[in-house]
Amino acid sequence: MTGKKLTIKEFAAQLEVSTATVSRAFSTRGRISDVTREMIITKAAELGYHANIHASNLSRRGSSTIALFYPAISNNEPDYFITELLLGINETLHHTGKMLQIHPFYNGSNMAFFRDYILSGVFSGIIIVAGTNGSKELLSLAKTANLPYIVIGHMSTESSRTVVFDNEGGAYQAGKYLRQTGREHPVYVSGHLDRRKKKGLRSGLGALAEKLILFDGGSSLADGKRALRTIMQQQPQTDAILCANDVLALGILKAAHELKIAIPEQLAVIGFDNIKMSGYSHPALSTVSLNLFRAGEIAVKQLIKLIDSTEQLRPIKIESELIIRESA
Amino acid sequence: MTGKKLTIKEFAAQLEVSTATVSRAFSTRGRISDVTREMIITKAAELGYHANIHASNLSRRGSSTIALFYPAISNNEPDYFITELLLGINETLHHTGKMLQIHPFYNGSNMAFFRDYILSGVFSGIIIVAGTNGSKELLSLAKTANLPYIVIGHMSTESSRTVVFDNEGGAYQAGKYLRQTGREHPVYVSGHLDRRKKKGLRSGLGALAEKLILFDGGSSLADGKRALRTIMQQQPQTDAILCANDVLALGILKAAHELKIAIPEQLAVIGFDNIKMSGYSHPALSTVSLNLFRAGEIAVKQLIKLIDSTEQLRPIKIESELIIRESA
DNA sequence: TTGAAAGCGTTACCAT
DNA sequence: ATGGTAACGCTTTCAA
Repeated sequence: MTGKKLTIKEFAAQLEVSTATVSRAFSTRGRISDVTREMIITKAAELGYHANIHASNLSRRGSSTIALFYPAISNNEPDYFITELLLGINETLHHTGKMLQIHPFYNGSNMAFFRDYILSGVFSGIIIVAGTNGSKELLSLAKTANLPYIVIGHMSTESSRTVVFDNEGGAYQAGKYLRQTGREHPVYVSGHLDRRKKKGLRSGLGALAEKLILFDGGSSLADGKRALRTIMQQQPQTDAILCANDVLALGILKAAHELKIAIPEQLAVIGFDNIKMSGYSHPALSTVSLNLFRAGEIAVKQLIKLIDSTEQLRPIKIESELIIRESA
Repeated sequence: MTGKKLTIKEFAAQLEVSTATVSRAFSTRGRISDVTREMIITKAAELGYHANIHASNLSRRGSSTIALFYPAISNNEPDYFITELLLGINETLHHTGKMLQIHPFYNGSNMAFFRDYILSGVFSGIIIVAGTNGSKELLSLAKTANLPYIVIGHMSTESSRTVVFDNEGGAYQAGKYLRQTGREHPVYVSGHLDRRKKKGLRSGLGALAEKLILFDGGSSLADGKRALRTIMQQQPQTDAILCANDVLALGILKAAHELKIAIPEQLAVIGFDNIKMSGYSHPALSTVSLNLFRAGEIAVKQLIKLIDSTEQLRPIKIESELIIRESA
């Protein structure tokens, strides 16, 4: 349609100014008179001039796109945890004029590819969601590339540039609640990032902790459903479950209906994350709320600080809170 | 850490070959002997050479990132429709070596910004999710920029480069089912992209269509909840609801529990989209299945065709299917 | 405040 | 099959 694109040279020629002046009109750094700037901007809109971003990136040696890397859960189920995190990230980025690329990563396979990408300098910064070995690889990549990064979640190799959830505190509250409401046979269904959750749960459970049974869950609705069936077979006396995430818990709720297990009378279930859906299940899911939106928001704010200044960062902990609804 | 980055010139000098040869080693087009290519690749890994992507983009006049633009529903609720679409897109892209940028858009505000971006040539192609005026603007932008694009969903101004769902057929089946199961007071709760759904529903409803009541819904869980309360107040005789999307329907299910309306005995509810969660609600949601994953997959395949060849595209229609579970 | 011109790091054409 | 080199379109000194 438009055919060729207008270059800065052609554009400058038409306005009878130099390319340098045009460039300055769109930059904040360059000194230029208000009147010429304004006239250039007007003319640009009129004639349809837009700086070629590749040339600009090359010249400035840097882009303004940031990337989010997160472990993909696949089995073809969407990851609501990431979805809500993304919401906060997008909302915040939206005010900054930066672009977001998203990169779910699987097991090992495409790491080499990301490697090239990160090292090639496309990103001005990256956000890494912790949880798998891939996350660690990415982190060390960012470090060697000297690329600004923020990690969301706990990572043993990183302490300052993180946004972490208070998983331990949250799980503690859940354990305590379960104990105080008279539950006697607790099970923990695991997902990702479990260490602190287990620890917190144990101490919240107090004396009950020695009866705690750990069960390997997963992170999909189907996983949750499967988990409860197995649990009830192997440990029929179970009367309380804490899940590593809400999606799992929602799957468990479903299985409970099918197995005609009364919730919360026979079985208390508490999730983790407080995704939007958990307030709408039946029964409504009790859960440890993580404020995912806020975590996303803070992660980008921290990252931008890192990019724009040399200021030292301190790790940020997002409070968690036990929300009791109907399932426990 | 690494300090300076190795440029092609320096790298080539160390290997005692020309930059042209190095460039060819990483390209598929250039003719080069297998042995030199291999040695260059090895050395690159060893010395840590990575082509600067900005320079490469500039030189080739094109990038390999594609963008997804979709109307953001905001009210701080994640959009599960997009989430599942995204899953298919990512999965497919993952095999192609292209990068994905995602851009939710709101009302009007940031269009100018996208404009600049699209026109500046960062993208090798874009996928637009239909549904709002923003989508239309974006489409015409892509057209004037002569940029390969695919639109997901119906758009009046576009006919060939689309991936559409058979909304009409799906709604028809839902209407027919509702009629055949003896419902007498149907209401349709609207969201986005409603025209064909309404049309299909009407014809499926047959004679019952004249009793159809339209209700303005939305797209969040909260919207759904609110909708049912209002509906039952204004039209207490209502005994069947078709929702424009599952999220809305899930909200309605929740409200039904609270209002002690028996589902499906007193009220049949059918959703639209078949997001993963709808198989796990209680009662499980009957819905018109849209195969979002597949739509995402096809959209990127079509887009890549468009980018790589001049072949004419034909619009693709994704079949829809009524899935009866428990809610109707 | 403005202009001229030297990069920025690749790719691709033209030679050899 | 390989090398030399002119683009690619912008930003940023340095001078005026």
